[in-house]
Amino acid sequence: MTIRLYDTATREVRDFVPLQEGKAGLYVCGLTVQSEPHVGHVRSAVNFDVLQRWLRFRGYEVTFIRNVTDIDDKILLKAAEQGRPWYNLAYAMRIELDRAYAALNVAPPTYEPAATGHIPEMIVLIEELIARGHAYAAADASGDVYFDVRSWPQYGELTHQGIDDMEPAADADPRGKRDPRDFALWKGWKQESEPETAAWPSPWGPGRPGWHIECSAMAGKYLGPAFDIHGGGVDLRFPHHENEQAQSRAAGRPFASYWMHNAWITTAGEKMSKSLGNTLSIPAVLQRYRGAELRFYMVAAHYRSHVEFSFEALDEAAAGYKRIETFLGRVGPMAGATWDLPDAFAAEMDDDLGTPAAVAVLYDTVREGNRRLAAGEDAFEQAAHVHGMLEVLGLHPADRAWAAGAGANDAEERLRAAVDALVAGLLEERAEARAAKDWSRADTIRDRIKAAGIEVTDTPDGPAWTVS
RNA sequence: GGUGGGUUGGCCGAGAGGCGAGGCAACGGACUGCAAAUCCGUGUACACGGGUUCAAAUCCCGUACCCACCUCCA
Repeated sequence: MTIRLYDTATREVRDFVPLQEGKAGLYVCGLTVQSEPHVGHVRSAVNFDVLQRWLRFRGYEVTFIRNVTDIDDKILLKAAEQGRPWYNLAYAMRIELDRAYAALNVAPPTYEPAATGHIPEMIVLIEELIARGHAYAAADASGDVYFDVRSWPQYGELTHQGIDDMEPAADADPRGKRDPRDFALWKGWKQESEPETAAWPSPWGPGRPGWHIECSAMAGKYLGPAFDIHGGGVDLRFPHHENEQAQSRAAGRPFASYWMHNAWITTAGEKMSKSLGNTLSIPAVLQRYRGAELRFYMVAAHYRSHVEFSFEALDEAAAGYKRIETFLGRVGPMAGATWDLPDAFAAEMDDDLGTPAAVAVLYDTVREGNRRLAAGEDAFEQAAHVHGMLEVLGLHPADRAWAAGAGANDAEERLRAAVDALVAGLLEERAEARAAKDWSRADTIRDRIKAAGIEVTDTPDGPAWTVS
């Protein structure tokens, strides 16, 4: 069965045909590291992590590049406000971002290049564009270099827009532009307002790269002039992706075969954007929910569907995830068992990563497994399927990533062992009371344990406790 | 002005011409000393108005409302 993916450029679901058989080259726009990551940012990472995992499961050798934009206007501005070097802010936020990825079990990409590490590659690309007549150095003394939109007739092909239909950017400084839609490939150093550390030498004088050029340069370096899939959030379609494609193709590089865009998570109907300030940071959410629960919430919605974030919906997802965990717990360890996937699940995943329907298969399997257990039959086949499905979605409860994200450590382990020993003593007393059918005494003991914040439940294998 | 997306039962969230995805909640039942967990059952939902069709949530026309992008944004 072939994988089918929705391609923004053609606006249809197409069979995925890689450039090289058995291999998949994937480039995803990562973040500008300028503030704490919020749930919206992480959705993109989770969505493309699922894509990566699915491609691998289907046997592709995946090269996955996700960049980090570590120099731009916002970083310079915020760092100046905070009175610290821009590179210090960018680096600190990058560490935060890595933590968020780890907490959500987002697998590291093959490589994660940073813009500031690829200035020479960008300069080469800009020189190529100038040589081909698609870019020009501004006539003024700014040191800026612009892409010449009018020189590239296909401009607008990705987002199906005509140049003349576009609203000219009202607030953009026309400076030395020939056309208001021309965009900066290189920004000359503004000596009076920008730190010298944010300027790199170039044939056009000191300066820094424009926003779009980094992705073209880095995708070219690590994936080659033509590669399979380019991804990012919907807002990036224009201008970012349109410009990336224009400058790459104008330089003679075919660029991406497929374009994939994930939809937003919004709060109160508004997009969760740094500039709106209504962020919901990952560390804050992880105070209340486990990383696996948050990831499950995201995976249960389709990547192209807009999601209105709510804690109620997240609660539901968490309840559902616990139900799956409970089933696995009932079946118990399955040493040596082979995990595999139900065909229906694989078919849904092949169809443009149909995770909602795939999750429905997961629930169906859990219900069938529970039904068999209730009937006194074994549920090993169902459990093997559930293990397999969770694994490929990056949601396996036993994944070590969760423990790392939750910050479990030796002290917690020892505490848990101590509590277990104390509770075990009380549970023994309760067992005696129950054996004597002294229900009031048994319930009194249970209530005392509950008052300490620990929930006791009776299972076929005896009583179990969890922190409530 | 241009380009795209959306409106589904109490809630979340799929589907894209014909048998009620799935989950959460609720109610009834089974099991359990009681709980919990689990299972079984219970819902005639698709913004509105027309149309096409034997058959429309799904296709067509129109209307309303919402959102995104065209400016930094996952």
